[in-house]
Amino acid sequence: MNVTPIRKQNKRRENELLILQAAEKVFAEAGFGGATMQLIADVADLPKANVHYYFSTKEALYRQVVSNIFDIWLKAAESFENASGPAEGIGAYIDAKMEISRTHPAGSKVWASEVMHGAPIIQDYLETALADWTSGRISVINQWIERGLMDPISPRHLLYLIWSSTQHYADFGHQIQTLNNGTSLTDDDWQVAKTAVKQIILKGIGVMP
Amino acid sequence: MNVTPIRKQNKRRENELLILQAAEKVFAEAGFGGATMQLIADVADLPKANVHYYFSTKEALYRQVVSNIFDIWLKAAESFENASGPAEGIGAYIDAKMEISRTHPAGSKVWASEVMHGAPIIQDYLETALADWTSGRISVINQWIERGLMDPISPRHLLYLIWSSTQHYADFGHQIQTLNNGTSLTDDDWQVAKTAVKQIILKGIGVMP
DNA sequence: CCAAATCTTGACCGTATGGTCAAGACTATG
DNA sequence: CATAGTCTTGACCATACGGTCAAGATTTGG
Repeated sequence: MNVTPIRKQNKRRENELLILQAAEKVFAEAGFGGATMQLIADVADLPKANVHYYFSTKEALYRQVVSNIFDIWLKAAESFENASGPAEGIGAYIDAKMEISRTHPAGSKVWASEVMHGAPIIQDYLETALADWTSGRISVINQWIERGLMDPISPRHLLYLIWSSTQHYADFGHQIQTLNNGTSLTDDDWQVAKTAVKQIILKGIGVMP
Repeated sequence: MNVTPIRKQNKRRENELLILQAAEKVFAEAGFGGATMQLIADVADLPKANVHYYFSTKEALYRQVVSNIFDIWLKAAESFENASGPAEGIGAYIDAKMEISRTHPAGSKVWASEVMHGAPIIQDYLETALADWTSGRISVINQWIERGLMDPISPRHLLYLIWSSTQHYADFGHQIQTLNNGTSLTDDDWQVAKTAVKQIILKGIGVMP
């Protein structure tokens, strides 16, 4: 008599997704140490024991959350690819990262929290996937510099500045909102933010008049 | 027979300082939820009960730590004052903030963690001291823009970009170190970082050729 | 319709945590 | 050196946490 009968095969996937979404939210708000399995279960509207059925330990659940976030970021980083030059590539990358900060702030916070506390769980991600991606991008930027398409800026520190300035809008969203008279940023506010960040960085590296 | 007899009057101050330093370190590494009074006591090399003698609750201790950090930042922000123009004022401010990230990374992490989790403890700081300071600085920047000393950038978002890019070297120091072959930044590395950040931002707002 | 597999859940357990307390040690001062 | 004030500390407590478990409900496939 169920209106929307749930296939058993989908059940696992659906419940895992439900739990992961709740966990991301709770981990972002309370940090790993401050988050409780009970609260995650409450947010997911499931008994705690049921959460443990799908994710054996708190750490396993947390690791899955962080892993998902990292995948999203790697996908966004593709904007860097196939770019003809820095104005296009870096501009698109900033746009993509700003969009993630807007639509996925909880994930950004979880990542920031994890790294800030020494990346005890996902150190291997930093050393492999992130390190590889970074050195690849540094090569691309160095080629742009050699071709005279932008100023000779340290690519490494340029990347850090892009990461920090875009993720700031997610990680420090609460502070930004407080300084915005306690109200969320509007569409226009986000547009202004995006424009300001892009203008400063692009002009700062010499690809905008 | 004590070689360095401790005056009773100084005892309180010294022990409080000892505990505050230990607490800042532990809160930075583990977050508020992950930190334990026992670990703070161990780092301070005192019995846990003794820590509770000086700071009645974990939250009181935490609040004091965050308060101290905020004072340091406000002091650094004075570099903004008495500046004749944006090149000098913003340049000095970036220098000061980079120096804090280098010498006081734990404090920066505690602040970031607190804000990221919605500033449950120090919301009043955001609404009063920080909001006041920010609106004051926005006025100064707007005057610079009106006088044609820099490009017409949204002052608010310029401040966010300065905060994020400088604090990133403290908050994400572990990630930066991992991407630096696992070794700490050298004096030269810090010089390069400072130069890169300043060049991009100053040129980006039109105060550098 | 049956049996195997999967999912659900309340009750439970050991541990670790923030915080308390009272007895004692130390220090300043008259 | 006596006494009041301050500091130190091991032992202790209630609570909350991550995780377990076994009994039952539900679904799947033959």
